[in-house]
Amino acid sequence: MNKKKKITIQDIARELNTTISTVSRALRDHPRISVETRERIKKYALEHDYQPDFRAASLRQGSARTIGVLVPRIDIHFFARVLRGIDEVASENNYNVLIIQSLDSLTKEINLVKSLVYGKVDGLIASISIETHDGEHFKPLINKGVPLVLFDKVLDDVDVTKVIIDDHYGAYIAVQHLINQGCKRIGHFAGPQYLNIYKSRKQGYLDALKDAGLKIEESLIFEDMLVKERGYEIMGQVHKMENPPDAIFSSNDFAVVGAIMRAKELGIRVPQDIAFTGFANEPMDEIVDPTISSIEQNPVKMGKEAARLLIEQMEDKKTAFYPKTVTLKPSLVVRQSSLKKSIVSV
Amino acid sequence: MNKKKKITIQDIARELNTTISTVSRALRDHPRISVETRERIKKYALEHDYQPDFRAASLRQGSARTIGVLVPRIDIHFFARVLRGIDEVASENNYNVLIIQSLDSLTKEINLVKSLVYGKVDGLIASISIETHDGEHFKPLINKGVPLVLFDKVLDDVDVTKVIIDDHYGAYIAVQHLINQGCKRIGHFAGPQYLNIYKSRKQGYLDALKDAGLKIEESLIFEDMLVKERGYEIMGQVHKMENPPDAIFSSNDFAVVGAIMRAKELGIRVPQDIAFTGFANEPMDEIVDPTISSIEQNPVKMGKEAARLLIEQMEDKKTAFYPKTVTLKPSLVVRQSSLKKSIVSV
DNA sequence: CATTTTCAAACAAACGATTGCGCATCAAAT
DNA sequence: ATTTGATGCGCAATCGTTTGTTTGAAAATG
Repeated sequence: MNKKKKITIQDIARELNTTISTVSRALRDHPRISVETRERIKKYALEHDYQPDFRAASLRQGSARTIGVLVPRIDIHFFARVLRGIDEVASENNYNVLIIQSLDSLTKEINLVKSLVYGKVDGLIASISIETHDGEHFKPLINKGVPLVLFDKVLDDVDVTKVIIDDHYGAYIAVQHLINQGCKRIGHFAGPQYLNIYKSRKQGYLDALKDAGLKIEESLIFEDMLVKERGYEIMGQVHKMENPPDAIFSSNDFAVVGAIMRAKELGIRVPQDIAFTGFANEPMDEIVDPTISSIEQNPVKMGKEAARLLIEQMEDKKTAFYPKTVTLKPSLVVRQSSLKKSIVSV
Repeated sequence: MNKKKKITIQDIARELNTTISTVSRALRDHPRISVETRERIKKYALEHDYQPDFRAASLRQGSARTIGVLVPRIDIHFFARVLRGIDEVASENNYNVLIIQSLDSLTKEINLVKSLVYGKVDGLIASISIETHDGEHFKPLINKGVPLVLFDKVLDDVDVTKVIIDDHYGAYIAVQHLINQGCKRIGHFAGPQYLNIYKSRKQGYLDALKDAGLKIEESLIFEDMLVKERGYEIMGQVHKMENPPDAIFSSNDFAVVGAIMRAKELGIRVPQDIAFTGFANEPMDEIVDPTISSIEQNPVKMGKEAARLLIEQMEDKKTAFYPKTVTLKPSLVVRQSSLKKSIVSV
């Protein structure tokens, strides 16, 4: 047990026979403090490992240098990655990150957001819960001038900066890639269409086919829950078709895993007989056999972008602020499940 | 734009012709405030959605009701799950959670810990970086009376509460399970032995064999880096052995994925010809085919336990505190890769 | 009627830092 | 010799709460 007491700026002042203002200024390299006293004070502070009290400083300064992040769940891979990006930019800029989870409950989200007003955070980055359909509970925050950035799942009725992913584009390049691999009859595992992301992805699929002059066949579009088990079952149906697809673009990766599993059982070769491209680039994509081609959403980049935009807004209080929507382009990660050409050439 | 101004306790006092102390007490249901004034003040506060300034309150009270969590990386599944558990207990108890990542850099860890002293957090839950070999940088924190709980990767030279996993037990029950499935020649994929966790797991493996009266064969123990690629290669070697094992207990799941992949290529059936049990219960375990039996470390429980212990220590400042080490028992999750018996009986 | 007890509300001092302003001091310029 | 201008430092207010101590008036007591 060294010293249990916290050492404050006042202690230093007393010990060194000066005043707290001088100590404060010396520690912050104020020009009007002589070099000697500055050194003397800094030396003392270092030796007694003084650290300014965070609460006092932030109370006085009106800023806690803390950004709040609201996510549905912290242990969903996508959000964990986004958080990684946010944290990186935040700590580069000397901001703390306070994370809160809604657990996809609107009630919890409302309470959490309310508790954030006043001092806890200087700004908020949020991805709303699945139950959230309007942004009423964000209004007080916005009115009080707390900068807000929404990402991934966003709201139309709040006029703030947003960072989203171009789902349409992601689907488009996925399908384009399959076409480039020589596929002619490309099917689609579509998610529930009341969710915007799945709607956009389907549209991207359709547009890619159209632009390539390929015929759209409704029988090749399977709208379903995109889980492994369903992928498995649908593949069974596909196998019985008299004119089956030679490729599938799936709106997520889990359905692909199931489909590939069934394909293997049925002796259908992937990608030779049927190629697959998924969406989301889940970690398992490079674990399974064959590895799965997918669309990388760059969650880390998303987090970084959101954090950058928020910090920009927080620090630039002078110039008028106009919310903007940043749309990130996802990218294609080619793996074995769609790589027909190189297999042919080998 | 409603009201941009933050409303404080003073504003309320002014408007209601009373004093700030009365307002403060009224809002906190102090008995010495008459029911009428209390109601009057509460009503006003509610209507103007007053929220106490977090910084001012915590400065005055000496507590920020915030617990810090230090992890190597937030986007590692295990840590994300632990964080989930911590957050759950923390928010039940009205604590905020401030997350910091060391990114497995000791330098970063030291700086982060230093920045936490004084006011930012009232307590810290930490899992050290891979570069950390002593707890010198935690000493100032401890000396200043900031409660600390270490989890998962812990240090011997700091005398604080620790939450760890019983690796030996996990390995033991995994091997026991293989024995129960009728396996007689059980091999082991051992990780690098300079890491405690892998050493304990190997010992658990050895003890389980010994206790079951099974012979230990050095040739069945493969000490290697536990990645998918190495698992794949080792399986190749195993296949060439004249007396190959009928089961493998692996110290992680990735090596199992590789091994199973190779086994399938070689026409070795899993689990009929060779059974597998991994360790860590990675999400992919139920994705791959066959699904992989593994040891669940219960990270969420670990987080909850750590948070509970920390809060207990933070709030119970009166009674003398003695650090304790809590060892969590992992559990076995049986899946296809090790389930010989039921396959036989089907 | 004088004195004590109660109760509700006001006063004021913290918490620990930041910061505008003012007061010295001393050298240089007028 | 006086003004000017740096320079170095101290005073005191301030951020928004919480909380120990007083005050003042009404109620209870003798």
